[in-house]
Amino acid sequence: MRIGELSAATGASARSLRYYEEQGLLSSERGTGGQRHYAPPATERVELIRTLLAAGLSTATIRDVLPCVADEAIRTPWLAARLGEELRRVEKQMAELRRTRDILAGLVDRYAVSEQERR
Amino acid sequence: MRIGELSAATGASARSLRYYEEQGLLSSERGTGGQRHYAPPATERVELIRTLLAAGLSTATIRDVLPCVADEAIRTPWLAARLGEELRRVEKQMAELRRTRDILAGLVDRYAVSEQERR
DNA sequence: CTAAAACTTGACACTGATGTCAGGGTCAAG
DNA sequence: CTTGACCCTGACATCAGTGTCAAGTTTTAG
Repeated sequence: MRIGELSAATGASARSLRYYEEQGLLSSERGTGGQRHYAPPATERVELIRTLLAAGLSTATIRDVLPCVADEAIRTPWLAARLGEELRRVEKQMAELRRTRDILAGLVDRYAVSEQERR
Repeated sequence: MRIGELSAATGASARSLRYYEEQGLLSSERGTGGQRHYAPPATERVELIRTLLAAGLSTATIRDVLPCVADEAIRTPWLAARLGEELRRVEKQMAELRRTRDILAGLVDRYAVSEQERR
């Protein structure tokens, strides 16, 4: 699979795929001419990366959490802490989002009421 | 209340407060020397602004949603749509965050298991 | 009155993921 | 071999909120 196909398959631009690689999130084999080739599982990897990005994790964090390279054993204990930390961050963010949703929902309600009063 | 006090009261930097004003989110009275003065309700307003910002609304959106100026009547019908739109956006974001949380929680679990197996 | 603390505007820097452009190389079909 | 589609690297642009610095003014305390 070349970069254009992976891009089409995942919705990530070629630019982004190269960036993910530059950041150590994604790897590729290079053909004779220096072009990138991807194995099929790359598709799911990219999708996971995008999910985590969309949830506000930075590429640096994703790099830590999804070790591309195989030195997993070394940092495993630290990884656990990191994961827990991120989990807490995400849950905190969810709580904030809930607050905002309630505020917005309140505004919507208030509007609906005044709209009704108008009749 | 001057800008330093409002800053201390809300945790927003003076720089940010000026920026909010520049963006039409916050208003102030100017004294003789041109310095900003705020009425007490400004504190809550700033807190609301920060909540919405933290939830990912842009200043432009906040400006629409919290009309500073009193032309509320004119855009009310449009405002309802805007609010609903933002509400949907926030709910979608929450769903994404839930997915991420589950992924992270899954990773944490997996780690915990392999940690246990190690003993 | 004077010095320090607080304020003013304006400008530039940063972050992080992505877009976009330039100039050049590679690959596959005719 | 040639052409057009695809790919390469490198660089600069973007957005939005905030930090920070500079040079100057205002307020407040002594």
